[in-house]
Amino acid sequence: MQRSDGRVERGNQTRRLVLDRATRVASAEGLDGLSLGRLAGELKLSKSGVFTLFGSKEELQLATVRAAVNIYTAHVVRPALEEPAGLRRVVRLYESWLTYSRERVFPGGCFFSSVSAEFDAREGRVHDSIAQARADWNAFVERTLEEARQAGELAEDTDVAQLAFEIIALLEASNAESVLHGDDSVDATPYQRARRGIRDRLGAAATDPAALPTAD
Amino acid sequence: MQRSDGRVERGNQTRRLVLDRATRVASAEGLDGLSLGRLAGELKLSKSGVFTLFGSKEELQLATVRAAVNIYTAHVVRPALEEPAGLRRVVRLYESWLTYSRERVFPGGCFFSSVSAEFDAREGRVHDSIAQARADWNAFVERTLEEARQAGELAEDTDVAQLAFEIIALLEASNAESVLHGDDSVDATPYQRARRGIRDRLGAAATDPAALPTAD
DNA sequence: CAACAAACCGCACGACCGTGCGGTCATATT
DNA sequence: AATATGACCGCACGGTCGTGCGGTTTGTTG
Repeated sequence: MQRSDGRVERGNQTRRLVLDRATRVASAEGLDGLSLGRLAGELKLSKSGVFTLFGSKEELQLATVRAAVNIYTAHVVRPALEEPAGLRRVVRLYESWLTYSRERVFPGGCFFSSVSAEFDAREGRVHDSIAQARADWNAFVERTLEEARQAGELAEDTDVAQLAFEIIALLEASNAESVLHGDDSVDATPYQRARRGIRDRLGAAATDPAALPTAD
Repeated sequence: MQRSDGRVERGNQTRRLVLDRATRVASAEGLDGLSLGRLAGELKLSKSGVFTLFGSKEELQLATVRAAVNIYTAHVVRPALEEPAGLRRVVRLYESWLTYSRERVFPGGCFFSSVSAEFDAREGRVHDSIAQARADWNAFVERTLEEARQAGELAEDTDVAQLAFEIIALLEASNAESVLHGDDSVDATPYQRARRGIRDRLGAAATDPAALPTAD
């Protein structure tokens, strides 16, 4: 079993190329908006060539979700893990999320906000993989908050699950409003509203609100 | 110009029939998931008959959004207007919304949460009509809060726009989570989380938190 | 070197899509 | 009574979709 397999490597590279485009398209037009013919056309491949790489449209959608998870992790989760556990990490986490949405890592805004709404009322493997990704994200936010609580930086009686729910709600609302309306809003952008709401919440739960870290 | 026009009346009735089905389908599968052929088949009409009633697919989508606005108004806005302006109306408003989502007035959860995510990154008349509906809803929430503030039931320095943003964020988050996962969650449903978050927010802003009305 | 397999492509299939033409029938208008 | 109009239907069009067959190229393996 050699390390370098030219065929497999070439295939993987094409797969990456296709999936990179697929995540971008899906964030703006949905996973149903993906079509093999369109992807192939834009990337100057044949439709059947793309089909061969994934085997079915559903497999393409599942691979697209997995690819989006990786991008999400790189832009949101990993920066937070660079901070020490505790309030500093919490702040870095939501700030990374706001940056991820505002800078349009996916042109349609948060990938998971888009595809969750698209598949929430359906059944099947695609729905399940999206739901799993969201559950993982929710669990990560809760764990990050729980670490801050156990470090004594959040009040001991803080309802971590409730706090996570509210933080995620504010983040997603800012994304939704920013994408739906243009970038025009100059004074109080939805991102500032989300940040203010989250900091109010953290300030109320923190044992030492004055020590709440600021971004960067 | 006579009152009873058999043709027009018959047409309006069929239009209502189609739009009723269309709002339901679109809430679960999106406005793109609507197809003339499918609607016609389910309602035992001909595809071209449905087409005639609306003239184009885009007109059907626009009419579907208008129909959804009416249903939304009837289930969320009108109940709130039965209460006197002030905190009572605010409470009735978000409680009506929670009921509207939980009882699945639209089988796919809140119609506007679904189609906003679908059309947020697109352009055109459908996007614009959805954005307008959301702006109207946001303005109504703000006005309802502003009335409570001017009645002296919310602190004078309450940032009404910020509060509206946070309330809407919590409502939509509960809808999203409830639809994405089943109805299974027994203990702390997303709707309870949203209610608790909103009441905390209102309690912090109210001049007399102890007098915060309970639902019904 | 032979045998195999993965990465493609060209091409065609059946299904469904939105649209529109031509016609029928019931109802308004004059 | 004559005419115009709106609500339909049957049918067909051009297009796109996912899928799959058959074949070529190219790299891997025994």
